[in-house]
Amino acid sequence: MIASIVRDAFKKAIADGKLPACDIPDVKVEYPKEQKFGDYSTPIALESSKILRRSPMDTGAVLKDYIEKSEIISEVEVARPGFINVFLSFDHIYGNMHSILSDPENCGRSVKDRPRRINVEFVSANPTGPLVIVSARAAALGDALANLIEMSGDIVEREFYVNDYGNQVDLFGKSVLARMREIQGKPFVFPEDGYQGEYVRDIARKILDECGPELDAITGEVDLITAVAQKAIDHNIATQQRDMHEFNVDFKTWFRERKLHENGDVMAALDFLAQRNVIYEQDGKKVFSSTAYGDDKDRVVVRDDGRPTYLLADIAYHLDKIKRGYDLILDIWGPDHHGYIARLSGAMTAMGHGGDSFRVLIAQQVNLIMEGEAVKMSKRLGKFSTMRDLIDEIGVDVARYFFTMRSMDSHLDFDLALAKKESSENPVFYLQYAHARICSLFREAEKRGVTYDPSKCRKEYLDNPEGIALMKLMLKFNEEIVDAAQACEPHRMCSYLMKLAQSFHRFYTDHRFLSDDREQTNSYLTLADAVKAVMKQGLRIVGVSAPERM
RNA sequence: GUGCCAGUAGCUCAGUUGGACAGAGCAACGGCCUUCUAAGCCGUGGGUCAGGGGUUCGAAUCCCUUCUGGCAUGCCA
Repeated sequence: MIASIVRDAFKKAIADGKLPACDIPDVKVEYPKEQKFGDYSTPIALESSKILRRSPMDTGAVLKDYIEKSEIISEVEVARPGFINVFLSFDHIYGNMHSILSDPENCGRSVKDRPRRINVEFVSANPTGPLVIVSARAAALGDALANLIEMSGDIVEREFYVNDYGNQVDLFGKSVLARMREIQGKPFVFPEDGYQGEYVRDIARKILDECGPELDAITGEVDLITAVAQKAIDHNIATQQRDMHEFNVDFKTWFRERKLHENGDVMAALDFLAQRNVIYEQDGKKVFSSTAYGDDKDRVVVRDDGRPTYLLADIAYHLDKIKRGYDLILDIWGPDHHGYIARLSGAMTAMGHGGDSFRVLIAQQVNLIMEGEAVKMSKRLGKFSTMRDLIDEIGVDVARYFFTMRSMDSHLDFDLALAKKESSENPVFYLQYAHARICSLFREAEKRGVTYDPSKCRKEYLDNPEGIALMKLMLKFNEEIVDAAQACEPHRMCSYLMKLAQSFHRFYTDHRFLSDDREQTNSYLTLADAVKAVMKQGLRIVGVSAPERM
């Protein structure tokens, strides 16, 4: 918004001959850290000094006159090296507060003329075991990002890719079958590198209870393994779906890899690539020339025995997504897959869906810390190693906030003892408290018989530093959402909410909401009402509840 | 060996695509409740932005290099 005002000012200045004609550079708009530098600031005059061959201060002075003509701006300043600082008018920020209240449920939502359709795939954990902590992080980040994209005016679909096919699945089936026989007291051989966890026994027990006779009817060992694997996988997927739902993450699609193999899509993807001349044959294998797209080496997609590799199935999966016509395909992967980006994005480019229309984000690893020591969460399942344990221990709100509050490419040390022990010092509660406090204000107001009518709000009462700070923050809500969605950085929403809560608590201590002055009380309540709406919306985006009392 | 991520206050981390004196939370210390929720507010201390070069009006941010930690480097998924 500010950017376009500045750009227009630039254009007009050129048209009037006040500035030499030139290509207008991109207008960058910043939010100065200090209030004295304005609400927005642009270094455009500094950056264009070379092109224009004018001093930044002169350019700034010229632009100032043009920018000042906008209604939403109260003042424009040109500061020393050549920054143009813009101050918003009080009426503008005050008016924005009222538009929030006119439709609180939709505050922060932007509407686009041509919304993009975006697919966000995340978590996609193997169905061979329970969800672990890093899945929880991916879930929190992916869902928050999807919420942000939605709020920024695009259409989003959440998707979970289920790898229910291949060697790992067979191995899992063999492991469960072995445990079933063990339980029955029959002779059994536990597969080498099989799945060790105690949960395998639990699943074996469950399958025996529920499908014993059905499985007894199967005679061939291979068929039996396949059948057991499918039962076990289905069981795990059901568990994962339940866990995700409890984590407030609901996927539109749980996409089964097996389907791709069964209906021939995997081999069709090979043909599709072959038509684009990026497949060659070597020693009876089919190889994708991914080095042409910056990969370290070419990748085998079909083995010499004719079986496709995982990569080919993944390519087929992404081809399926391409065919569904998304404008943008977003994948969030775990840290152990970053070496995989080059080959898949190479395939995407080969299939005509590269560049800006495909993006892989890596959710970095999480180290669970207990009493200063990292908890190992590999084979043997110790306590707190699963997502389930985590939710049971610290709750959904705290978990979702903690996983979202950091940028996704930073490794996260998650101190469980701290998250639990100091739960009252938790940033999550700080935010929720702000919301609950406002709800409490309205309860108290009602008890005292105060009539609240936002249309009778008087702006003079909010024309103070604390009120202005709050209203300005609320004005920024939309931009913050759009920026965070664009950058794929959901953690920004957490910082924003922190500032909003801080600002509210400040106002609360400095101003008495419920007083004998009825006009003032009504005006203050109007402000609180708007803050409540924004806070609730922001918390919803992050996936945290907004309690009415604490 | 090569690639990716990270290295910022005692701890966990932000730092808005190169901007103005480097920030927040927690921890520490000192203040603030007869009145709307003190799960709050105010203040103080705390830094060689891992080290070294470079690019320019300007660098925590970009380039080169060294060091440290983690991950990856399968025709597993």
